Amino acid sequence: MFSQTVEYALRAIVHLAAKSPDACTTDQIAEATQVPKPYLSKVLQNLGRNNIVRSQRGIGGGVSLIKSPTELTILEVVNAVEPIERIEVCPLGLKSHGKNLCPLHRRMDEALASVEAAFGGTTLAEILNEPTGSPPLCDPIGS
Amino acid sequence: MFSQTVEYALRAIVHLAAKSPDACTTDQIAEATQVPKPYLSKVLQNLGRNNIVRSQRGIGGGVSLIKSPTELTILEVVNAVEPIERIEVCPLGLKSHGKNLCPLHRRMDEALASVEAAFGGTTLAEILNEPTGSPPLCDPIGS
DNA sequence: CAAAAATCGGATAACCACATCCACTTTACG
DNA sequence: CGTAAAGTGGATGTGGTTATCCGATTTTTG
Repeated sequence: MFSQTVEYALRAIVHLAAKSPDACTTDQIAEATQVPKPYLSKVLQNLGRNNIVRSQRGIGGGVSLIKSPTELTILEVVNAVEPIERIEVCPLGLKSHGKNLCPLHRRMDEALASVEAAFGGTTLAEILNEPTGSPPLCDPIGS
Repeated sequence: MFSQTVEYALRAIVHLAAKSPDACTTDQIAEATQVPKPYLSKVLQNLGRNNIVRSQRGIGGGVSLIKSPTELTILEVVNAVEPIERIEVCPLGLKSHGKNLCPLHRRMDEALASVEAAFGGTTLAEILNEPTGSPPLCDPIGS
């Protein structure tokens, strides 16, 4: 349902949020999130192009969040790497209905809307601060 | 978000439900739903193996629903062709937490749960009977 | 039985997501 | 200024999804 790329992007962002506002190297993130390093670098590049993270070359460089974790939602991250496309017009392309979706596609769009709502209503800060037995990423941060 | 195969399967099932309990040929369904005929036949075979539809060879044959539209949910159809996999254990595979998901994956699982709920709570009969300006499939059935 | 109507199953191809590798560029620090 | 640290971009490989084609099989009808 959610692509591997989305999963990877979210893991990386959660790690970055935990370290925010400091920068992390790709190697650090890859190890903490258990994401293949070469592929992670592509995902991070993508997040950079979409203004979710900023990157700095050279010694002491790395990747860091642009927004504060309190202002960054999961939805923004997901939409950066793989936009949730709501169903606006009937996929069968009949011009007869305009934006009046048939019952099937209206239900499908409602399902998409519920995902959007769930992701849009959660900030990274909420994920980090949530009282739980399992720290984010199921991995003690900083271990 | 939803694969092409899921979209095709749902269109076909909606058409079959409208004709239920009669059978339809693959050709009829392909035309009504605007799904490529050869691929649709594969999708229907898959739905057959998962006991959503029954098929009959030979003249006068075709594909028909096994359950009544009042008892068949969208979720059953989706799960037949591409199961919604809830997140049961942490994808990072740390054994330390058991089923106690970290906040990130709990949010992701909640999103999946909302999709499951939306699909599980809708029967094909509800889709057919819903008062709307746009008939199912955005296409006058039987045209 | 023969012909036509239909699905079934296997082989094949195009394309995209996932993943890797390497040469290049930028940057800090001694 | 030279070296090591770090991200960038391009080329490449691999597997799964989407899609097509065709021969084989089943079934009804004449």
